[in-house]
Amino acid sequence: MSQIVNETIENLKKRIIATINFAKSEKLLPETELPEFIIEVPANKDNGDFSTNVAMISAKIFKMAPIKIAEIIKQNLDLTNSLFDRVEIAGAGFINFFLNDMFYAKILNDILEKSDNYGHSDFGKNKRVMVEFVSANPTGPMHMGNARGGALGDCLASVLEACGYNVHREFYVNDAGNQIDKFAMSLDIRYQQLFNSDSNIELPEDSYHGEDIIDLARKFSLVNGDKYLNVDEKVRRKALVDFALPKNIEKMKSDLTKYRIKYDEWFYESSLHKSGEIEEVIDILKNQGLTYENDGALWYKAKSHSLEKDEVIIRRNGTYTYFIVDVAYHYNKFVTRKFDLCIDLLGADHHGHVQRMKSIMYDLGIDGSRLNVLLFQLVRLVKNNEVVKMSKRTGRAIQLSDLLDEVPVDAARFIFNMKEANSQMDFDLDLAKKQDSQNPVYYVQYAHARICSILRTLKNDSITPCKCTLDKLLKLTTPEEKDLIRHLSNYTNELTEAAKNYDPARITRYVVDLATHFHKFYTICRVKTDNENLMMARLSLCIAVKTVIKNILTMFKISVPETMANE
RNA sequence: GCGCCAAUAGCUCAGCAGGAUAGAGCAACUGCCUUCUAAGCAGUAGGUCAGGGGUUCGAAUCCCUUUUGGCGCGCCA
Repeated sequence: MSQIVNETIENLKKRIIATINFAKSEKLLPETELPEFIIEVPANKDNGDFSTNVAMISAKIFKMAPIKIAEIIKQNLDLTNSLFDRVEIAGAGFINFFLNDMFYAKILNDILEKSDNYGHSDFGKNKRVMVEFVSANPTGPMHMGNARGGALGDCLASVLEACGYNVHREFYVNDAGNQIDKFAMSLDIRYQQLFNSDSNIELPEDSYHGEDIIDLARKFSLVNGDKYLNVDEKVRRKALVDFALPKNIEKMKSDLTKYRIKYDEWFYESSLHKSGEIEEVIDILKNQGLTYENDGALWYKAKSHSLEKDEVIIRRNGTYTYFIVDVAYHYNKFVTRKFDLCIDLLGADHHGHVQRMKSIMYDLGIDGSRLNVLLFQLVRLVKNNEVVKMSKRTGRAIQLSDLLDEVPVDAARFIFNMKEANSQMDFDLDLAKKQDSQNPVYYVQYAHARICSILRTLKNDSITPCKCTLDKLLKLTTPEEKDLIRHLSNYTNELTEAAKNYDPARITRYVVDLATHFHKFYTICRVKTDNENLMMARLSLCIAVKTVIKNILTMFKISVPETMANE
C-alpha cells in the first residue's frame, strides 16, 4: 500500500487502541484483552474511507452491545492532527472514518513526485526469481493455450519486476526425448511418402499428423532430394530433425517476438543430458534408497510422500522419462543456477505433475515451497458458436501465429491477461476479430489519449502544467476527483497483491477501473477553466492518471497512444 | 472409481485471509456533443451467488454433501 495510506491506517489503529485503553482506565470498558481487529476500506464509500470492526469483534469479550462500544470509542477518540475529520457509527456496530481533503492532496503530491516509479516497491527484496512460461514443444506450432500462458507469464514477470524482484524469463526447449523421436518418425514417414505416393506407409496413431510435418518434409526434400531414402533409418531421422527442429524453434521465436515476449534465456533440454545433471539427480535419489528396480525399469518411490503411485524414471529401454528430466531441470534451476524462487506456468492438464515435483524437490534438499506452479485453465476456442477442438496431433488447432494475424497484439495481450489464470476461458474468435470499440483495451487507451488531448489543447493556449503546492491541490473536492485520487492511492497495494498472488490480471482490471474513474471525472470536471488554481490542480490530477496508465500499459507491453482516431 | 479446478445478471467476468444494499463490461431500452476526442457519461431493466445442510452476531466468501462442467490418474509430455 502506498506509504501514506499505510501510515494513515497505522496511525488510526494506534489511536483506536489508545482510546480503548483510556476507556478502560475510566472504567467505561472492562479490563479484558482486546482481540485482533481490522481496519478496511468499505466497499461502499458512503460507509467512509476506512472502517473498523473493533466494536463487533470485542462485543463478546466486553460483554457489551457493539453499538455501545462503538459509542464509547467515538466519544473518546482524539483525531487532532490526523488526516480524518469525521467518524460515524453504522450498521451492526461498524465505526466509519472519513478522510479530510489534505489526505487527497498528499496522495496526489506523492504520485506526482514518484512519477514513473509510483507503485513500485521493494517487496521482492531483489530475490532472484525465474518465471518459466510457454515452453511449447518444438515439434509443432504454438496454439491458443500458449497465447494465454505467454501473456500471463510475461505480465507476471513484469509485475514481479515492479515489486522489486530480480526476474529471469525462461523458455524451456524440449529438444530431446520421446517427443523428438516421435517428431523424427513422423517426418521420416512424410518424407518417404513424398517419393512413394502409392505406398502403404501409414502414420501411426500416436505420431504427429499436422500439415506442418508434411511441409517440413517437403522443404527437406527440396534441399536433399531423395538421397536420404536409402540410408540407415537413424541417420535419416537425425538429418530430418537437425533440419526441422531449428526451423520450428526459429518460428516460435519470431511468433513470440511478434507477441512482444522476449526471454532472457532459451534453455535446452539437451543440455541437461550433456551436463550429467540427470545422472546426478538419480544418484542423489539412489543414495537415499528412494529408487528401486522393477520390470527392468528404475522407479522413484513417490509413495514415500504418500502420493498415489511410484514413478518410472528410467524406462526398460534405458531412456529417461519426462519426469526425471524435468526434475533435473528444476535441480538445475535451484541448485546449479541458484534461483531463490521459480514459477512455472503450466496448463491445467499438468496439475498431476505439481505435487510429485514438489515432493521430489524435498528429497533433493530443496524447499518445495520455493517452487510455485501457476496453473492456467486451457482456452477453448469458439468459432461460429462452436467449440473448436485444439489438438496439435490432428493439426486442426488455431495457431498463435494465426491469432496474431487476426487480432491486434495489444488486444490479445490485454484479453488474455484480464482473467484470473484459474478460470476457464472461451475465446470467441469472431468477436476477437471484430476488435472494435467494445474492446476494453481501447477504453483504457482512450483515457490516456484524452489526457494527452487536454494537454495539447492547453499547450496551444500557452498553458503549461506547473507543480502545485498542497494548498492548490486542496482545490480538488468533487466526488469524482476524490474517487479518482482514492483509486490512484490503491495502486501500490494492487501491485503488491498481484505479485503475492501471482495474479497479473488483477492489474489489468485495476487499470480498466482507473479509466472508468477518469472518464467520469472528465465528464463532470472540466479541466480548462478560468479558475487558474483549479485548472492547475486538475491538470496535476490528469498527469497523475496519465502516469499510472502509461506505467501499467508499458509494463504489459501494450501501446500507449497519445491520440485515437475519431470516427 | 479416485484426485485437481470450477459453478455469481441473457453472455463474459469481478468480488472470496467472513462484514453493511452482491458489482462491472457486453447485449436491450432511455437520455446527454455550439464547451478539453461521444472509442465517453448518466439512467432503466436484469440475481434463490447451482441445490441442500453446517459453523456465528453476520456466509457469495469457511466446512460437509448432492448435482453439473473442465482436466488429470501412461515405461506420453
